[in-house]
Amino acid sequence: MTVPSGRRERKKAATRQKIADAALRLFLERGYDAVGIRDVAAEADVAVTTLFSHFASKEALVFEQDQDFEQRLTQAVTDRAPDEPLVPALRREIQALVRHCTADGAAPIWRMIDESPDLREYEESMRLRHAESLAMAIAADLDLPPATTACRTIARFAIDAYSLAREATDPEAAVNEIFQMIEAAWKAAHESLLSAKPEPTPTAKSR
Amino acid sequence: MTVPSGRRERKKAATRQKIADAALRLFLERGYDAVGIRDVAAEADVAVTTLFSHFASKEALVFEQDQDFEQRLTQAVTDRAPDEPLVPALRREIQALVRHCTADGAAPIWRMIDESPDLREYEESMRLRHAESLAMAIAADLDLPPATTACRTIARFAIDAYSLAREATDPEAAVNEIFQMIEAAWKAAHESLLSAKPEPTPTAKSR
DNA sequence: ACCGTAGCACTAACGGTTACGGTTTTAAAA
DNA sequence: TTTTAAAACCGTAACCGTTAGTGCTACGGT
Repeated sequence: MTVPSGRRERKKAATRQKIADAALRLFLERGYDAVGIRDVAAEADVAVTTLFSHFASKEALVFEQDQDFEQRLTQAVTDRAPDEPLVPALRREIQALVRHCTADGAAPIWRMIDESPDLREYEESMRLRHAESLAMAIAADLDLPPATTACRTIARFAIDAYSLAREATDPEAAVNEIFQMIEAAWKAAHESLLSAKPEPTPTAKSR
Repeated sequence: MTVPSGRRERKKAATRQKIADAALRLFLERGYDAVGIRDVAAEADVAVTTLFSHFASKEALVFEQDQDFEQRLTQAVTDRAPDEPLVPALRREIQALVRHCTADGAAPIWRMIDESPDLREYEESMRLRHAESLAMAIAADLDLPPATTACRTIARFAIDAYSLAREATDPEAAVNEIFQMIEAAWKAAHESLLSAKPEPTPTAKSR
């Protein structure tokens, strides 16, 4: 048990990286659809089964880099300044994430994604999973039951903001516009929450 | 050219229906994953290629029934009473759609869908397409350019309401709660639209 | 020095999907 | 009516992502 220190971990990580690199290189060179899993495996000099032991699917090869999307979102909620309200913190993070993926350096990858229906679909369903995590983080932050409708709704809306902004001609302005709407929605939700829950939760820790 | 009258259309529709029926029967009997395309084709007594000329994918076999989801949404916008505001009309339709799929009769199908990740993913990406159509319908109704951010946002939010409500313990209440939020968001969007577009569109037809 | 296991390889297969080439049915033109 | 062209359908074989099964090897703990 304990922690399998050293060489093994490094070798594994190296293999994984080798595969990801080979995949990205081939995808950008010949196009996502024109490259088969067997091609990637050959280029990385590993067996197909090895490839799938590191990545759950072909699409996952492409989104290997932004694994931390989910973590950044939840952290934006949990690690924010004690006096900062929820929605602006979310807005800042979404803004940063949008900027990050519309930056010039990442352009070819995102063009590739936009061109492949498979990849677009995969991304959307990935973001939906992220929304679930975000909803739980929000609920926890507010001492509400994890499946509270308002929390899940706001989380979905935030993800929508990301998706829509990425496609907008002026992504930055789009984030701002959509978040004005989210802000209003969140305010309206508070009224519902207060009227539905007149007595404050006894276990609530003030924040 | 002209209209291919009669028999051909009927036979084609019959074949399609025969396939859909066979598929649904087998899926409910043995479970979605346990039934292969080749099984469905055999049961419907057609070739596999014929099956795929009627349905784009295995998942599409399951969602054959609610093809009209998209049409009902856009019609809820375009066919509403001249004095009825947009969001309440949407709310009514979403409410009806949610009720429809949480009705007792349709329970086994939706249970099957909920149990298969494949089907859930397919449905979500289908709804996303619906959101695009809805956004265009809304934009057209308001004499705005088809890609207006606020319209696309409201359309996504409406789809979110549907998805979230379906999973909620009290779907009907969830729709109402979420639509209060959407109502507020829509109001906020109006302010942005007015400030960004001080001069009324010359070609606008009053409605 | 030895054992347990994590990482990897190889082959073969499975299941959804498509390409291909051919036959029958239907609608309409000649 | 006969002819023609398209549409629907068929059967086979293949493609491609993905997984199961089996074993080998190198590493880490003892």
